[in-house]
Amino acid sequence: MFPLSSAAPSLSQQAQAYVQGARYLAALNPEQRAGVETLDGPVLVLAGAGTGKTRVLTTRIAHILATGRARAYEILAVTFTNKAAREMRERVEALVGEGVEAIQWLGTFHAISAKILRRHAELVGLKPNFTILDTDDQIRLLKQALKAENIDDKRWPARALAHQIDAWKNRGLSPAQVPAGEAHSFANGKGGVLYALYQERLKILNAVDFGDLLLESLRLFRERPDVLAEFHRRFKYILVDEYQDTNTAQYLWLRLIAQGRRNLCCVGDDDQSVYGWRGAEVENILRFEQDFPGAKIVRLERNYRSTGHILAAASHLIAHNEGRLGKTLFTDGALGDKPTVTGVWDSEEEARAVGEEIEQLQRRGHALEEIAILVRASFQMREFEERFITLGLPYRVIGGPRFYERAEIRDALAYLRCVSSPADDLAFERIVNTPKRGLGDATLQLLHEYARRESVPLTHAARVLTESEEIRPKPRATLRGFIDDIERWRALSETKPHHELAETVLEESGYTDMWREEKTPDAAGRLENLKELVRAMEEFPDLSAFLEHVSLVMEVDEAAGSERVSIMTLHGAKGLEFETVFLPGWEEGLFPHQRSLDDNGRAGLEEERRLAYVGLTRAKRRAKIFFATNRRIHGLWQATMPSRFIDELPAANVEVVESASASQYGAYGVSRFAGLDRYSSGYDTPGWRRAKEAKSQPQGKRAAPPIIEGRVLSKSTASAPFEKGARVMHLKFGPGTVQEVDGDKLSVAFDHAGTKMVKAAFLERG
DNA sequence: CCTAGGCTCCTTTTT
DNA sequence: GGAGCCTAGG
Repeated sequence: MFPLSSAAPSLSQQAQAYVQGARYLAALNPEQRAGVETLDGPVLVLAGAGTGKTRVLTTRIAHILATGRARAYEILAVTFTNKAAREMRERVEALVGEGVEAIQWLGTFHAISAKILRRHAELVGLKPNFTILDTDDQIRLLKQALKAENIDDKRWPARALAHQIDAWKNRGLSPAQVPAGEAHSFANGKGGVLYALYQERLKILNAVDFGDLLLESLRLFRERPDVLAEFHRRFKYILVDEYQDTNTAQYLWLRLIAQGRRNLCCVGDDDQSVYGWRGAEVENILRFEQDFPGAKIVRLERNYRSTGHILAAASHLIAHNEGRLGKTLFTDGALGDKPTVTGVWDSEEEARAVGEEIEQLQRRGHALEEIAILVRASFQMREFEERFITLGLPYRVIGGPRFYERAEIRDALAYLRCVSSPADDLAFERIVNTPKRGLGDATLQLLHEYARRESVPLTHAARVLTESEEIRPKPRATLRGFIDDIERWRALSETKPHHELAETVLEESGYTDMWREEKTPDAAGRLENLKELVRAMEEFPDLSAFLEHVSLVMEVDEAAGSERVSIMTLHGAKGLEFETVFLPGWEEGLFPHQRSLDDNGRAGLEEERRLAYVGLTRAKRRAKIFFATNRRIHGLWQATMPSRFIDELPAANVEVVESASASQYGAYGVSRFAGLDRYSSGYDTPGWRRAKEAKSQPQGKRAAPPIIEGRVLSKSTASAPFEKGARVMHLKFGPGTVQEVDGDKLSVAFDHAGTKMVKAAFLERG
């Protein structure tokens, strides 16, 4: 991070730091230094956006180590994401030098809880090798529970129950602790029963879900003071990142574990709390002083990231929230460019305008790596992607489906789980008929009945039933073959290295063949992913170490480095920074999102506003806000109004600009800053009239024909025949050359979008 | 047992 | 508009 201003610590302070032999302190400003050096007792570091919070955390750890206050294994450092944990570890190592003993207890809440539970599993009724289930397994298990209770899963979907149970777990509530009223809220009073049933089932499977990692270790702390005391003795210093994101369970967990020596340092920013919808309680950070009497509060308000106007705009916006701890960010740096606000006709023009501005920046020598488009909801991404493909502009979508969430990877893992633990019913169910073996519901039903009756795992039931006459001969033989395979693989796992075993299993089970035979375009990619999985396994000593990694560290390394524009959600952008940030879709209903307002009222609105604040403060030098007056929502074109957040920006620090593409194509851009307050009164603008016309059209149809590169693609010109080699233009894919002609279908090699089959009606000579 | 077609939902996302 | 999920029919 480059300070925009001259270094804040005074010369004498810097010199002092060197005298003490603590070189790392010299780089800090006085507030950061207080955050590092206030080691005794509870400390809350309120770190505004871009004020160097990670630096404080990492330097604090280095300082504790350097002063000999604690050894590396006596420090507990908790983060929310694996990414944050990794970054913290790397930066601490850079400060103290590698080779120093690793900080064992640095990790996510979940990873650390898992580590604690593996050590004391028996005390909470688990075996140390318990399985950690992900959302997918969780849902399937709940579906079974619903079925067992004869509940219509149409009316009461398993997904909704999963959310409810998660919400209870986030609040630290076991089935017995759920308030009666809430327990009855699901499925006409069955909610509590289902929760209890689900927990029972987990115990039988020797499994926990993510919420349980926290909840069970919390229970352990509560029920076993001796165990808790052991952790009190061990952890001399505790650090927590992103404290504003803690949920109640995490808060209770922390409070218990920090009770010992009370050397707790929490770092966070109440203005960046954007995870309320998954259980985060801003109140935790607001209440810190009451929770930890005698706590010192350190405020980091000197911003090293953004230029003045951006900071002013963000600060003014967030000031509309009530119930803040209150910080005033400032910078000694230049005022820089004002954030811009641009109105466009619709989302298509928005993508076009953003694309054009990016090309302009590119021409002026700006790095694409330093440009990001931050959207509220992921459906907004597609339009930008399409536009960028047309332009041949390299981009990267961040936060797509994660590697370990892909079906082929989960299937492969299910095979391995089956081999490594015979009792893993969920894994068995997942792959028993993948690839298709002719073992359908009917057979599985028989296995389930037997397994339930005898309280044995499904594989065991399968073994027994293949010896009886209960299953018809054909599936019986298949089933026997299959469990023989599993047992053979299990025997093999004694001798074969685990990654070779994985290869064998995937080959012999016919799983890789299944994809090889599949003709869909993504089959090749899936096979690639499977290879990548086997490669990744080599880095782990054994199968169980790998499976632990997979269940807790579900992510892929982003292929960073290459020159690309980033497209991501505002949530995903938290903690990142870019020279230029595009903020499209600032419209009522989308941002703030209607659902947020409907479900959570004022609190929802404030969280949305914090999200806007997060978005603006990602920008180092340029923030560009857009709103469209028409957007397709659920397939219907709707007229939209600019976001109230636009009107909450300080006019003095914001500039209204016309859309780059509007001037070219005669489209339409407007805002109250343009002088006419068109939106709060009257609705009589060309755009509004067109919006009304568009609305009265049959659904989904635009009034105007599609425009590309300033030309109208009309049917008459488009249907003229094309010959091989002709240069053509396509609405979505841009320019290309005709390769093959087959009636009205053409194979076209597009300059930027590869070769595709397209209809002649969508092409124009180019 | 498998597949096609109909129905429903649609914010954000980590572990 | 479209993905995913379930049901009905082959």
